[in-house]
Amino acid sequence: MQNIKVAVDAVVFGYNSKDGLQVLLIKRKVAPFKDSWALPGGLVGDDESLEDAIQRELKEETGVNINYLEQLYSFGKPNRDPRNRVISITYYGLVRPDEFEIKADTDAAEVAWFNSKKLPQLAFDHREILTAAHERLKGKILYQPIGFELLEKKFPFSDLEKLYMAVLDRAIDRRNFKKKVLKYGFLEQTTEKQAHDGAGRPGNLFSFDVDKYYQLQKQGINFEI
Amino acid sequence: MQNIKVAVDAVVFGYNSKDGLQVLLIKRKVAPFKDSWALPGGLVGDDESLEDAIQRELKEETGVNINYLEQLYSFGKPNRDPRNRVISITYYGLVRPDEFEIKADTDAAEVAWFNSKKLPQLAFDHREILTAAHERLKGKILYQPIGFELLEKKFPFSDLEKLYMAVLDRAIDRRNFKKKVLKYGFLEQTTEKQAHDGAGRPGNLFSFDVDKYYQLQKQGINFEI
DNA sequence: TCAAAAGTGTTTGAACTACACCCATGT
DNA sequence: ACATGGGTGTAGTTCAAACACTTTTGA
Repeated sequence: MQNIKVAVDAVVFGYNSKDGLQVLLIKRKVAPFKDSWALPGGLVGDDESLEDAIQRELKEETGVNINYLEQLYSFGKPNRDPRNRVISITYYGLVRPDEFEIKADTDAAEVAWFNSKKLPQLAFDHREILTAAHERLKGKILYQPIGFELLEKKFPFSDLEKLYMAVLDRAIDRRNFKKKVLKYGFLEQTTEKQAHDGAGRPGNLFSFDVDKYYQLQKQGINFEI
Repeated sequence: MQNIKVAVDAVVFGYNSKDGLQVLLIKRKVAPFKDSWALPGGLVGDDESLEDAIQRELKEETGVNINYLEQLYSFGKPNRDPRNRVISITYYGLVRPDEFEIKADTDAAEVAWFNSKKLPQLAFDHREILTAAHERLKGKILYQPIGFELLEKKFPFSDLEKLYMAVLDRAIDRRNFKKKVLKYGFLEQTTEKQAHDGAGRPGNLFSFDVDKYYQLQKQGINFEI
């Protein structure tokens, strides 16, 4: 009789122009790795789909409800959990941190956003999972417009640039980037201007038109940065 | 107490220029889906890694030993197996069909290669898995030189073209394709010529130089068709 | 008036596409 | 000699990369 448990864990990315790319972590309040930071997640219910399970765990442990969620990879080394055999099916998700309050709940002592470049020690093999998620995000953002899941509905163009620079961790030429993105035609320039956050000229706000994107996609355009 | 079983299944692709792109299937000799064709696979042992499990199952069920193997996706809908809850972690692999004999063994009544465009009805959600594997292969072959895992050590250039056409299911310009591939510099033209299989001018044989590929990759080249 | 961030256009080279004729071999 | 498949080059166009100055605002 097989004796393996099935868990789901998620790497939830958030972004804002002030704090850059962030990851949502919980502090464990039980052994093993008590008081370590870890990815939110938990065991899958017997009659629950994997997606339902991770959404439930995220809600329970962090208060987050996620719009973009994608399966990442399944980790199954026999000893990745010191107690017993657990395979973890991992997901990564994208959220706008300002849309809700995070709050610890049943299984977590604490919840917090960490800058993706200043992460603490993590429990289990969660660092490896996080690295894989970041790599996947880097790759995917180049050919699917998932970056918009991380931005407000209306955003100054510079936010999009900064997001791409934060995710890809490299400089991007402002003019070429803008040309490239705008040529796809799914960004709408609103009449509004950015509310200032200090000095500098306020930028025009843009919005991502999902319907237009699907429509253009049907006509055969291919988003690639 | 959680009651979920963990299985692994694999989509094994083979290729030769005569039969095109093929997939390895087994005929089930037990219910459910008795006598249906299915992907090779089975339950993971308690102390076995996922990769070990799928390699073992492939060996047991088909006699195949695989060089290129990559995790694909995990399927976990509650009712995908009519008996009880089974989640399947799926892999896809690439082999050269001529390198070994396939033979049915313990759990399989029969093993056979099927042309990827002429597949039979499949058990469970295996058709969905196969489609996902083919899509992944299509995508991956465009930016990683995994196609060579499907060819003999020495091959005429036309085999590579035909392979790409079979995988991508579209026509490719012969001259442009050759230019593109050769510019990377990891293909070596041998002094040998193709043994004829009927009429036509025999082509030069090429070989893929893995070491050179890694070396070039370190220097920063990026394979992309 | 100065500092900070947004806005914008051109030039140059590289890469991709389209395309057709000759060559070596077997029958 | 003919049928089959292998081998090859060029011209035109499109796309990517490099690059710097002006404008608007707050302090």
